[in-house]
Order: sequence, then C-alpha cells, then structure tokens
Amino acid sequence: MNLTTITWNVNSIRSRLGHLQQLLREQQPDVVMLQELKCEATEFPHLEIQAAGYHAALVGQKTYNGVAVLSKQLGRVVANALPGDDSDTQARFIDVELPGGWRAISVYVPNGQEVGSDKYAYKLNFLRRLHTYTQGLLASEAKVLIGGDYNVALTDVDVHDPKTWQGQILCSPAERQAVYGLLHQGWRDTYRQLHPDAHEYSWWDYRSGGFERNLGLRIDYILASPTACDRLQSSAILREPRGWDKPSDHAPVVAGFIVF
DNA sequence: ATGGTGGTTCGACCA
Repeated sequence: MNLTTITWNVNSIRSRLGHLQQLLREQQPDVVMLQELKCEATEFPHLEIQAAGYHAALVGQKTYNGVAVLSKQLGRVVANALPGDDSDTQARFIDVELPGGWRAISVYVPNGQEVGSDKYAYKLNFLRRLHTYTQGLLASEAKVLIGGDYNVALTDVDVHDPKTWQGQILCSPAERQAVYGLLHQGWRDTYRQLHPDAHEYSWWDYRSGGFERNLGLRIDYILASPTACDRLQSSAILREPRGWDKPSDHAPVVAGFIVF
C-alpha cells in the first residue's frame, strides 16, 4: 500500500479547478495540501471536490491566501491558524489529523516582497512561529507532513541563476536560515532526500516567459517528520501542469510513502 | 528594460 501526497500552490482554486480535477484523476493522491485558494470557504468548490472523492478542510480568505487539505479519508482539523500572533488574520496555515497516525499541514509562507520591508519582517516572524509550532510536533510519534509554498529557495542548487538571486527575496540568508532551522529540528525535505543533486524547480514567474526559459526556483516542499520519512518511497516535481493552458505559476510536488 | 504577466476585482494590490 502506498500513500501519495501532493502540495500545490494553485493561485486561485476557482481559476484552477479544471487543472486540479485533472491532477486528482491522473495522480490519485490520498492527501493534497493546497495554497493560495484566494476565496472564502463559502466560495470553495465543495461539490466538485466531493465528487472527485475528497474531503476538504480549509481556511478561506477573500482575494488573498487560503489553504486546504484534501483527503480521501475524513480528517479532523487540529489548528486553523499558526499560533504566536493574535493580530495575524491571514489564512496561511491548517493542520489536519488523518487516520492511521498521519497528519498533514498545508502552509503558505508569506512572500516577503523585498528584503528589509515590513512584509519581510512578517515573513521571518511567521517562520519563527512555524519553528515553534513544529518543535512540539516532533515530540509525538505522529507521521507528519508539512506541505507548502515556503517562498524560500533553500540552496543555490534550487535557483536557476544564483548570482542574480543572491541576497534577494526568496534567497536571502535570514529566510534560508529560518527554513534550515526546521531541517535542524529533524524535518526532512522529501524531494531533496531522493534527488540530492537535481536542479529542478517548482515555481516560474509568469513574466518574461519564465517557464519557457526555465528561469525557476524550488520553493515548494513537502517536509516530513523522521517517522514519516522512514516510509518515503518516491518524490517528484510535476512539471507538466505548469505547461497547461492558463496554469498556476507553481508546479505540484509529490511524495509517496509506504503504508503497512 | 525601475520592465514583464496573471488573479482578483474594476483601481490597486499581491505575487
């Protein structure tokens, strides 16, 4: 038995519903972590997702953000916001407990706009809050997956042109250090675990033909707890959906796990 | 190229 999981920043679920349905048909994932729904819960395409065979747990927001966990088996929402800042009302985090000792978190880390900006400070603070939250999760034996758009390219291998991007947003030392902090806690980057040297990207700017010229960055990850990573079987970045008609600017990232 | 494209929403913002 295999548990197939996907993380995908869809850049509006209503604009991308057809692509999502095709992805679900083709990949038959058990768990899907979505980011940038860009809609309230009432506007979420509940019927279509249910018709595809999935339960949906989500945090919605008008115009911006919004995250969801889709699962074939019914889950239970453990948290619908990242603790640590009561003034933060952005829909960027949902933690769902699933049957069989699995747990799936969908996270949309702030972009940060520009190094040194207010949004950059918010991004670093969000990553600190995430670090605090994830520390507690490792104490349990739960098989935890944290899938999301981290908006950080971890190393220069994850960047098409490291010189141009050096020190820029998505690549600056402080944000890289913050995500490394998660790895130091014990979380594993499932894609890099199985493809140590691959230069593959998960996001390409819409502008200037970024995808056609492969000017990409790898900023979407499925991090796994050690107990989950013990069962890691496969991982991939699905380039194809990025080439579909009117695509998201992100590619889905897959991780497969053995289930006994 | 102080640009470029796309989503939301209808001017401006976010990415």
